[in-house]
Amino acid sequence: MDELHNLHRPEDLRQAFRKYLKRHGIKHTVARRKILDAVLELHGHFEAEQALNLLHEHGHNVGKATVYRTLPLLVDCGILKQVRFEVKQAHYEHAFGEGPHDHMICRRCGRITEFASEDVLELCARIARRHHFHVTGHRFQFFGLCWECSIRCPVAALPLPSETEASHRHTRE
Amino acid sequence: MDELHNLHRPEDLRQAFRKYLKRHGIKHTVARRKILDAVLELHGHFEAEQALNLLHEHGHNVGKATVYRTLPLLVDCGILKQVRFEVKQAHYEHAFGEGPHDHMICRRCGRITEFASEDVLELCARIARRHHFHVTGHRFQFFGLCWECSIRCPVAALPLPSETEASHRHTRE
DNA sequence: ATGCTTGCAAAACGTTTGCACAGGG
DNA sequence: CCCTGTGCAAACGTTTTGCAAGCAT
Repeated sequence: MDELHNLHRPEDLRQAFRKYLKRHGIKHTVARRKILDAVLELHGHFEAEQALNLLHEHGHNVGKATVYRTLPLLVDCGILKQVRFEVKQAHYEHAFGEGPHDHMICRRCGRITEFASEDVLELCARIARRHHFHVTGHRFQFFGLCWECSIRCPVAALPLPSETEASHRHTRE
Repeated sequence: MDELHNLHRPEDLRQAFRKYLKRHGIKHTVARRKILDAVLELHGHFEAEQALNLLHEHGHNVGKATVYRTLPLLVDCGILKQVRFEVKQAHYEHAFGEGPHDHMICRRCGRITEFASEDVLELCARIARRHHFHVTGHRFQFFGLCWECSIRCPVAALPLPSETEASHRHTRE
């Protein structure tokens, strides 16, 4: 894990990746470089396939498997962070720049809002100390209604859109 | 969402499920009853297929699809809680009995430890208030080394087993 | 009697792997 | 030059869906 908290220029990240690869005896190939570049062009939360699509749009012939094999390297290197929401597929976000944060997910509109997590880190440390656990990372998310949705739908009981039609009962997620 | 915090006798849960189904105009069928019973026999964290296997062991001919269609109902009803760890498949646990808790996951041995989350709930509420977000649920997990593993491996840098052999580079996670 | 619910099988989904070839150290 | 990395396609395991038949209301 590199410390990239204050580096966020593409050149710095590319160099960090190169150093990481060399340090681990992994080869620095065109495909890996292209995948890093694609990933740097994506913002917010993105999935593996979005990186792949971007590569194809740019005319780069990179295989899906290579993307899936490279993303874990970028995570391990500290350039990306893996984030999992209520879906099964993995999402990624940049691990540099903006400080540590966590996520609020609106069950109604799906919007994901970030919030800074100093307090979370502190709480995390306190609980971990109590259990003799050595923390290296955490995930804190909460679910509910964002402000806009709670205005449109003032009932506290969270009636999901699918709730209003009986036929959608099984497609809820 | 029903309030089942203090009910944990099988009969109470069965009745709660029946009421939930009726209230939502969903039919109370044998398959659904059997799935509830199977789920009540499972403890800790379990996956959909474990419920299915248990049903088959008991000689009940229930389809895999029906299990997958019923688990969300049990979650919505408040009997089950869906938990996702670093794997892609969904895990479930009982939502009744033991109070609200969160999870610590050891990256080395995979052990999952629970801890009570009063402080987490409070923090959750505080952050949510600041963002005008209406919380209905949360997920708080941290990752790292459990006590036993941190003794076996005193280096703080968390050398994963896969880290020690270069050939495992890509099969990590 | 109506139409929700079922079991089955097959599809869908994101992800992983086996393989022969390409290319970096 | 060797051995790692690649693209392709096929496999993977979990979850979803289409369908005809079954069953609760």
